[in-house]
Amino acid sequence: MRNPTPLNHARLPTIRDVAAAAGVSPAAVSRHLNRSVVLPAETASRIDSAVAALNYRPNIQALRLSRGITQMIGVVTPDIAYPFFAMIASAAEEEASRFGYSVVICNTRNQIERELDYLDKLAWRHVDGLIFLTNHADDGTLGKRLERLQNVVLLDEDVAGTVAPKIFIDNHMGGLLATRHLIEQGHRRLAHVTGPAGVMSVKERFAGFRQAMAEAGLPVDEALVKFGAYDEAWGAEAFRQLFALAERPSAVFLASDALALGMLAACRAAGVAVPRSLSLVGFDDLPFVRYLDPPLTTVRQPAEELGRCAVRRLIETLRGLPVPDRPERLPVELVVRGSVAGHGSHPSLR
Amino acid sequence: MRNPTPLNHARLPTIRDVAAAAGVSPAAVSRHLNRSVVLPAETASRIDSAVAALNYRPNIQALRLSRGITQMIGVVTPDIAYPFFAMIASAAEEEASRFGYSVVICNTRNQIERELDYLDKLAWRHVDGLIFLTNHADDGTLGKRLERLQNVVLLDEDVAGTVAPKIFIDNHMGGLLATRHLIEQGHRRLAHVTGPAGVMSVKERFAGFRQAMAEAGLPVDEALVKFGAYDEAWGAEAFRQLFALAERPSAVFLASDALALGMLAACRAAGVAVPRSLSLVGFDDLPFVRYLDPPLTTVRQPAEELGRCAVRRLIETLRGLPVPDRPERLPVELVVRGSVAGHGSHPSLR
DNA sequence: CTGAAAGCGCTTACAG
DNA sequence: CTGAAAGCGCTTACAG
Repeated sequence: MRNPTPLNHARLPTIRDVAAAAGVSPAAVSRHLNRSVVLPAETASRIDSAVAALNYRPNIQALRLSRGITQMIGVVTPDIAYPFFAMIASAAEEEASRFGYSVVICNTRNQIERELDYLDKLAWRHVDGLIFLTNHADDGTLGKRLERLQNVVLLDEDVAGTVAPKIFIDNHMGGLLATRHLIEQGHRRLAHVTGPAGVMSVKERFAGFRQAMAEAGLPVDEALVKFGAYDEAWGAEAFRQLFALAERPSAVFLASDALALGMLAACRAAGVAVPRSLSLVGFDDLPFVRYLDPPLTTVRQPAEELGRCAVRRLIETLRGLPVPDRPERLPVELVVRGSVAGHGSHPSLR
Repeated sequence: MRNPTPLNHARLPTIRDVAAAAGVSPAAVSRHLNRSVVLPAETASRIDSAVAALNYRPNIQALRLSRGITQMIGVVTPDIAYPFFAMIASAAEEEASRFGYSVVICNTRNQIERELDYLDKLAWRHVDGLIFLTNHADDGTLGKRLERLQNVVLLDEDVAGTVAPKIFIDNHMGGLLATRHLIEQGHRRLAHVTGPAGVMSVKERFAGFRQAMAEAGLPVDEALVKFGAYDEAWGAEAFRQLFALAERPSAVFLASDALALGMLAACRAAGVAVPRSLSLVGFDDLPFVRYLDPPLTTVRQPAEELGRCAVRRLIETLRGLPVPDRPERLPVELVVRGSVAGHGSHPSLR
């Protein structure tokens, strides 16, 4: 009746072997190993010796079945190869491992079907919880599915109407800082190129942009605000559209570094000098943007901190702490490098 | 005796519930679901209906315990946030998921203790297999541990003396292509900046470098070959050392893009124009190096293909296929961009 | 062919 | 305090 050992596995010692070697019951070994009881020193050391001698380690599948937990969490992102998500996942793994959790990769390519697949995996207990990062607006599908699920923390982007722990950044402040910086450098005609309309981060960064413009008494020209996607292709395309305008902007605030990359490439192709002819501010601070030419001025998202924070919050949730009534907001920081030039009548003009 | 459901979990339907609803035994349900038997159509459809009605899915922990397999593989890398490893992991996840495997992140920070920890996890069956990528020379510790382990495939870098499936790239050809390209562009005084001496990839890329030099009848000046590490810091430091020389090189072949990044930054800081005063060829082709200024000429490693290939090979191993007697070698490709200029007496000089 | 039962290796409520 | 036993939810060798 014993299953043939699959995968050519050698038989590993079990808790019964340890018990036999130590002359106690399996229950005693279990309790001692889990510290749910304090045994007489002599007995305890007999067990410890047996464990060491046999090189025993509890079978994790058995543990999981009997305890009903997996000690695993999933990190759901569009693609773990994108540096921002990779940094989050890496930091999440590090933090998770200190709590004894493993993290499994859940790539969605930003497809809702795959997002739902991973939510199913949570429902079927393949993992204890999920750190969920989506990059598209929800038509209600996600929200409805999330309603019946516990143990997911929403990271970086909201799913409207969902009750869950949420870790976001201060998008509004990011938009404000980027735009103020441009204005301080003397720019007056500003464009904003951003991701899909309807997504929280897009709305909030745009709100920051508008506030900075309002503070400076500057009008927001609708023709200079380009909603689309967070990717390189849209950055390049947006450049073409802006470049075709009669009155071109002298600077643009881009809501992601990928957008900035795309626009930078398009600028080069068109022979437009950055920052002399066009100033750019990005968003994210991907690790390599300081090596670009010019080094990119951008708004830094604390990727590692986001990952760590999400793991801590998730583990608290798993331990039964109530869902906080408002999102946690991590601070954002303007990193001034070389992609913004002084412009126009501003005193700091060069 | 029933455990209290942890994590506030609702009770999920079990195979007994399905069996009861369909009026058959749990064994029948199990066999039908695993297609290990063909039931009369009428019975089969009763079971299918019960599964659908109850929204039943087998408990994966129970499956794992009874079958002794986890359907999970680990991807062991120094840090999944480094783009090259991130791309490998991402492609590995995609390929693994089509075979029903999940992939768990195993970051080692290039520390042998953490590498051994993950090998332990394999030994304790936390995963079925490991894709193992290390970046340092082994003093024998790793090799000895690996000896007793099955189901690990070595990726990108060797651990000397180990019997295991191995997926490498054609490092020698990479060194050859990079160096030939430099020579063809008229360079004669070439430097080579590379990773830690003793590591397979370092040795092989260097051998390619030497072969190209020999082909051209050029001597290899030991003072221009810099072993160290694969990272940015070493690229910058190597530049300083090279720059301090009386007879400086006109071009350098760097064994990673990270090295090239570090050297590029150091060049800028020193006011050395690339490629006019110094030509650079990197290795890896990280996704963003085409956005550098100048766009980096580099040797492309097929990162995604490496990840996919490693997964396929691992799954074959899990299915009992024998270990191939020689490493699989994936081809490499020179990507010519803008970081190499013509030089000296060569006809193509500009 | 089909089901009852034993087994995978733990945990823990219960009884002594 | 300690152990025997039942249970977690599957799979599968065995018997009918």
